Amino acid sequence: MPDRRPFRRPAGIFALVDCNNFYVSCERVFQPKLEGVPVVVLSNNDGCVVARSAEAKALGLKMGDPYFQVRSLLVRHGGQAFSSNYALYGDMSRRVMGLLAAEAPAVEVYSVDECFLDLRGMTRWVQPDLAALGKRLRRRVHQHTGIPTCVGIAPTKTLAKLANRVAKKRPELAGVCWLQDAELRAWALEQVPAEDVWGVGRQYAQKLQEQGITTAAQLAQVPLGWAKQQLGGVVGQRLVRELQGFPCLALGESEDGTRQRQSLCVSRSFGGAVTTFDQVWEALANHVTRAAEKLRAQSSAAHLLTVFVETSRYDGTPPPHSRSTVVTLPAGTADTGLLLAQARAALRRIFGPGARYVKTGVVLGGFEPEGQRQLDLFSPPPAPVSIEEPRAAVLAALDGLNQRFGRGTVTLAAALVGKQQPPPVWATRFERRSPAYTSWRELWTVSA
DNA sequence: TCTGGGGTCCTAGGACCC
DNA sequence: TCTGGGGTCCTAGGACCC
Repeated sequence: MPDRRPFRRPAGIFALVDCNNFYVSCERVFQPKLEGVPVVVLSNNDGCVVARSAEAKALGLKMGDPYFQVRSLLVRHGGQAFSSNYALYGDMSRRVMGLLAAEAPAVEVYSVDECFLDLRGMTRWVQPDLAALGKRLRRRVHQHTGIPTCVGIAPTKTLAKLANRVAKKRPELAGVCWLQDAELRAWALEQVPAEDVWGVGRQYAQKLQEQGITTAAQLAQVPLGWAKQQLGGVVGQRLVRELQGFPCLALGESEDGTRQRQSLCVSRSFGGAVTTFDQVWEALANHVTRAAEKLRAQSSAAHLLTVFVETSRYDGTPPPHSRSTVVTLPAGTADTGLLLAQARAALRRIFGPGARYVKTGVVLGGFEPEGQRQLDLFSPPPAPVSIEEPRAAVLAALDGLNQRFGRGTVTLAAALVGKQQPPPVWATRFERRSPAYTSWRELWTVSA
């Protein structure tokens, strides 16, 4: 059936605003003495490098490097490492996103440090020169938060990402790259290696390499059939079309800029190897409790619960290093108690004595709005409500207390671990964490 | 000694149904 | 002897993202 629509889909204009080395920038806002010094931020357990300042990158530190392998290099150059401070980064992120949301008709908060803006219509009514708009966004965010950003503007999301990268790499652009016409787009595509295109990971990069495709410009010209076959089906086709300037990806649907989750996961590596059921269960019970809180916070109920455990991939034991099991919950629920009971039974099924576990976690999925049952034509009795009334009141009170007085203040006995001293072996370590500068609990003290 | 924690989307293949 | 074809649902797993 030929496409008989009388008009073409309106051309898109997307901006991608990306905070430079976000975690490092957050630390620097509150410790200006860190400017010019190599700085890295570490993952949980101070395991891997997850953010690097320009100086740290110049030392050759890579994303994901195990900290114990690069520590001496960093120290030798007067560098500093910080544990992740999610409270601080989350708060700074909300401030940045709030500022951006006020500047565009629609936004999609893509990650903690990136935001897509839909700029359609802006050229006509608000700001014909989008490069000037980009500059204003950068200035505003920096003025109000101290966080440096770069802005890429283009007809598709993939090109906006690409433009953002060019803006970062070429100082003469002063942090803003607007791919205004075909000529500029062709130029930008030449600047970026194929492996750095959004949607090209390690596997695809190698396939492209084998075909002699090394630049984004070449990638934009591969036959769509080949892209479909070799780059993940429709995903690969979309990728190529987007590079050609045909928008295939819309702004994520959301009212407040945050996307509706389809699943949520709480998992942590242990601080040390764990071998007993009780220890794994203590950790898992904590994760389940937290997951149920997240679920209630978004007013959802879950139909699927997955529990998994992992053993070390680095100690020479043969794979598999992961076992998991899925429980289908007959009625969607957000009740911590029910989820704990199901999770414990599930853990029993996959736990094996003798293994050295390094991680456990829970995934909740199959969401429906809480208290709103899907019609089930085959079970005559009315479906039970997801959380019975008195129970819901208890859980709401619990969430309220924990929100007010700090996570883990009140918990169900089934997940009781308390603030043990010394902390249990499974507890995550944060040995190099900076204060949560933006929290009332950790306000600065100034001494005369 | 020490190797993160979240997510997304898509495909393939099997079970099952009519 | 001859043994369809199309659909759905589910799960596992792969690829990607930050």
